Amino acid sequence: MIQTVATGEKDEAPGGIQSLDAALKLLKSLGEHVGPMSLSQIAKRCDMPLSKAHRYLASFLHAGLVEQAGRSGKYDLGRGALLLGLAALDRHDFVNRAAEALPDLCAATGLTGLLAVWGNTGATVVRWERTSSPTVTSMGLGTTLPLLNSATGRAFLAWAPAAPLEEALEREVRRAKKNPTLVPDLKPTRAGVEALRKDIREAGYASVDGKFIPGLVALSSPILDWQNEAQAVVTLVGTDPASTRPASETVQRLKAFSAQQSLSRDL
Amino acid sequence: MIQTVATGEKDEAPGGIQSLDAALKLLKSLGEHVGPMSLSQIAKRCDMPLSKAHRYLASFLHAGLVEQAGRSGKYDLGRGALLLGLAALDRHDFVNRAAEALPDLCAATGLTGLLAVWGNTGATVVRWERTSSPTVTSMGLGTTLPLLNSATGRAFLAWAPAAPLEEALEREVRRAKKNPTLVPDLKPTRAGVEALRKDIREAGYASVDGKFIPGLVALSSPILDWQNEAQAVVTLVGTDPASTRPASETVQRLKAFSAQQSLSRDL
DNA sequence: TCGGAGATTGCGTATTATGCAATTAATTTT
DNA sequence: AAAATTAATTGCATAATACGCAATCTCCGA
Repeated sequence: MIQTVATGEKDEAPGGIQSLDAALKLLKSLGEHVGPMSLSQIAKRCDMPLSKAHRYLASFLHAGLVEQAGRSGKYDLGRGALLLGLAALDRHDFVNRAAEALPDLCAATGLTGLLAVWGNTGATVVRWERTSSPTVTSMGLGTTLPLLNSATGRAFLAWAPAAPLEEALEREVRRAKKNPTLVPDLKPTRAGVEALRKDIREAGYASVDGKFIPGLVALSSPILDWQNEAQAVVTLVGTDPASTRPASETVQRLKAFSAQQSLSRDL
Repeated sequence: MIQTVATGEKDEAPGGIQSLDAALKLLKSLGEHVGPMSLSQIAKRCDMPLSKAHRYLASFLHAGLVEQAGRSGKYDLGRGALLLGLAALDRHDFVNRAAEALPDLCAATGLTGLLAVWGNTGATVVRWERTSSPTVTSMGLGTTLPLLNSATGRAFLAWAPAAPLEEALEREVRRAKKNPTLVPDLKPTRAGVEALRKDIREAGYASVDGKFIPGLVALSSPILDWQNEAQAVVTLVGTDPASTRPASETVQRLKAFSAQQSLSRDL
């Protein structure tokens, strides 16, 4: 056959380049998988011969998008991918707009603030504005937060499109079933999750007290796009449980911030 | 000609795929350029025919790595690129990376090296790489170092975000006022600290001679993250005061290490 | 309504990716 | 420690695929 214009089988790029599509599938696999992968893993996962995968990886390697650990080591995303992501971060203006306003919010509330987007692996911290008070260590750009027992994750649960969350949700619900003390205020069932979603949406913000890190409280509110789906989530971290009350000034400020940053009018 | 194995002209990926190399050049262009680009811009910049560039973009578009604004609009990095970058970030543990490279630095300089992060209590040693020479110290993992009279502490002072340091800084300034001989090269005032900060940043590294432990000298340089804030600090410890000279080979190696480990903006 | 600049697409051809299989490197077993 | 097994890398002939030209289409401004 000569130049398949449109194989009806799978979703193909119209007018795209087949080899590049294959290559990107490979790259995406690396991104979705946690941790490095061996050549055989990659090849199997993308359903291509080893030699093919190997050659693609050689090109990615050369471009710095992929690195391989040591001699004959596993393959993983490289610094180039990171830089590319940072460049992309610069363009997405919802991130920048929110990040610019974040210091004011932190100053006004006296709390540490962070901004997260939904990445392949989960809620991912993208900006982090510190104040002197509670230095939450070991958190930085790229830290991922759990879906069910962090305020940030819960905000995504309530406002993000369901599909991308499915995998993580299933994983965490299963974990919650085994160890119910992790998420005390949730029945680890489909219905329980749905109830939680509803509660959060009605409140307009998500919060946890000591669930994620004992002694810390957190409040989260979404930044919505034109479809009322969460593009990002803003979170304030503090130590005072009183600040999670719906009427507290902190909550009011957070909700105002979230509304102002969102594209849609209604919250 | 059949299958150019190695065109002597430019740097090509050995065993890679030519079309993918071209595609990645295109992607890199998008990453380096600030703001969206038109098809013609991209094609010119990458020195390829418009149709070629267009087809590549179609594939990138389909994969979500690139988005185009509106109808027939400019092209720019998309959400996929962001997710990829965040995934890369997830694995890019700076501390571990630096720790891996630390032995080489120590071997090259013949000095003892350490890696510290800013913990709740202060600058905390997390890695400790000894060489044969002078292991006179009784320091180990978990040791916290003073802010003002250790090279490590000073590097944090110069490059870490100010807020988390406040407490420790105030404590140490008070102590220095009582006992000025501890920190002979500092006026124990706000202004004095600020001057020190500035000096260190300009030099690109911090150093102390006998201030902390008599007879030992130390050099420190930060590992910066995307916000140009210190995520960690590398320190070399030795006995030769000459090695603290700005032009010394030791300083050069340290600065090179620090630059290499830091996350720089340029692609 | 027309004209022009830029973006998109058809098509034949030649370059290039492909997959098999051989080779080399690393790892485990006897 | 040597052999056997598994995984990674590379040559090569072939056929599929990307290339570039040029025609077409779309969007804006006159």
